[in-house]
Amino acid sequence: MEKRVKERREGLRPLDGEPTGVVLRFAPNPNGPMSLGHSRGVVINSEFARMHEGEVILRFDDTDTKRKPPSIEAYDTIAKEFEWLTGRAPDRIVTASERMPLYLAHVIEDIEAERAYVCTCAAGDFKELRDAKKTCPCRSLATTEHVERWERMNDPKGGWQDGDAVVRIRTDLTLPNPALRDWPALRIQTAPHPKVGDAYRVWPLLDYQSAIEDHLQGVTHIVRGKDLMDSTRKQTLLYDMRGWKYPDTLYWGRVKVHEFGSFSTSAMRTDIEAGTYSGWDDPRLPTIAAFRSKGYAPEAIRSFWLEQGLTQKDIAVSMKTIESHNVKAIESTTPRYSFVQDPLSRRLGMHETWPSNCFNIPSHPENASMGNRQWPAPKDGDSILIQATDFSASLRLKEFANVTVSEDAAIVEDFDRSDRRQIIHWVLEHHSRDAVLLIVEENQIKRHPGRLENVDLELGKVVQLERVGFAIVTEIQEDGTLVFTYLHD
RNA sequence: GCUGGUAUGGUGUAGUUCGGUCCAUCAUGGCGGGUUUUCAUUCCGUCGACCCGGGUUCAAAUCCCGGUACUAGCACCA
Repeated sequence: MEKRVKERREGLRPLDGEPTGVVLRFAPNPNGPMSLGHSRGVVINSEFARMHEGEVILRFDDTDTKRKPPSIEAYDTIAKEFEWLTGRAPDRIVTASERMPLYLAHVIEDIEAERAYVCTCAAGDFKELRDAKKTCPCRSLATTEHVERWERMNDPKGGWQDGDAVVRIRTDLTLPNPALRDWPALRIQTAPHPKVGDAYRVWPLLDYQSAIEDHLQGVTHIVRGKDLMDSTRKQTLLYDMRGWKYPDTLYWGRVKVHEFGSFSTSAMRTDIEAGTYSGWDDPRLPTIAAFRSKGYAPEAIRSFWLEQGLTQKDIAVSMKTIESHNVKAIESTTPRYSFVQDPLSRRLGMHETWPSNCFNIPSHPENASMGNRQWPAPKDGDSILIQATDFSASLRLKEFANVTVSEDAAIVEDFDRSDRRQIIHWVLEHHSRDAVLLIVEENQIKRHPGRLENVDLELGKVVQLERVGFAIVTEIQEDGTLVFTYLHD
């Protein structure tokens, strides 16, 4: 047996056996838009599909109408966010609530084949029995009785309410892992569903719905969080009884971003509704909507997740890491502009005129194809603006001249760089406009007013403000003032 | 308590399947420096790790045994 040459692998480790025609799925609960955490599932699953010439399904697991009620806008939002992230639409979109008849048909098969039964024990009682590896009284009832119970569960006039009965999958009760013993598969849920109303009374739980759907869709590989390991084990028990082959399964660990605390979709919804945050795209929130509106490139989010790979370690990463991916993605094509915060005005004194009637500054020093910013040539008597914190007697105005600065004037000494004095960014007062930079500091949004060199920028444009960092145009006010939101260094 | 999972520098990650090419990869970060453009970006240099203890072996990050730490499930959530 020859040993493979060790070399650094780029990207994800290929799936075992390097299969082609794989089918993967990303299965979010549509109870809100995508979070950064969700995007990992999107990126990893689509990347495997791409690597192995397969398909990726976007599946909405919307079978909880009570604790995690689906949000009707989220279906569309998530589909669009999926496309934004990967650059292409999912190969298939499946919505669990629209496929209920299929699941319910499988339940009756499972009950008749004695793979499942209807249990009316109180949850606490059942747990005690289960922990003692004892069967509950319902389990030994005749199959015909279970079929009747099943019909009664589904009958609004049957007298059973939420919590009164549950369908369980029959397993070996001596299984060492208590979590797997006679696991619950469906429950009564009378809260209406935003898509199908009260068309169904009994809804499958994730483990059952997902198990059946993965089989129906021909899913070959499941990539999910390791918190779902027991889900795999439960579902495998059902697959074995049905003679199905369970997909190959891979796991990732939990990811925490230092800068964001723990956010749940429902907690974010509460805060947005309370006005703590302006919306799902509030720059302080770890949602894809926020990353997108802050100016992150989808390829940055992709390369970030690909770099994390598929380890089962629970990790805590810094936003700096995500930011560095974004810098790589946008740096070479982002134009630079001069933005002077807290400006001081000085009269320009020039003994010698600028040798041209216009003043060109490259839009990007390393990318000449981006062209130049054209300013009018600075003239004797013009007012220039410099940042208050830069004020010093001897300065160099970037791209322009060495100056001696006093309380009211800036006198040009010479144009060529001739010494090591500090270089500062500046603007011509008559060739600049008001602008405000919004920066999130300590979870508060702070305003930094200043003057931006004259340039037309449309909403959503990402720029690099010299000596400040990257920012995106988030608002253009009536009076022409540009509002930027700070992105990162 | 029961059942799993994971452990490589400050943070991530490659290498662990098949022990040697690993005095351990790449990135991020920190530090220092360069750039006719400089608190941003960019470039260069540098710092820094195999959880612990035994064992097997000529040779262990990699195999075995025993610890420890962290983490997940045991929901009529996904």
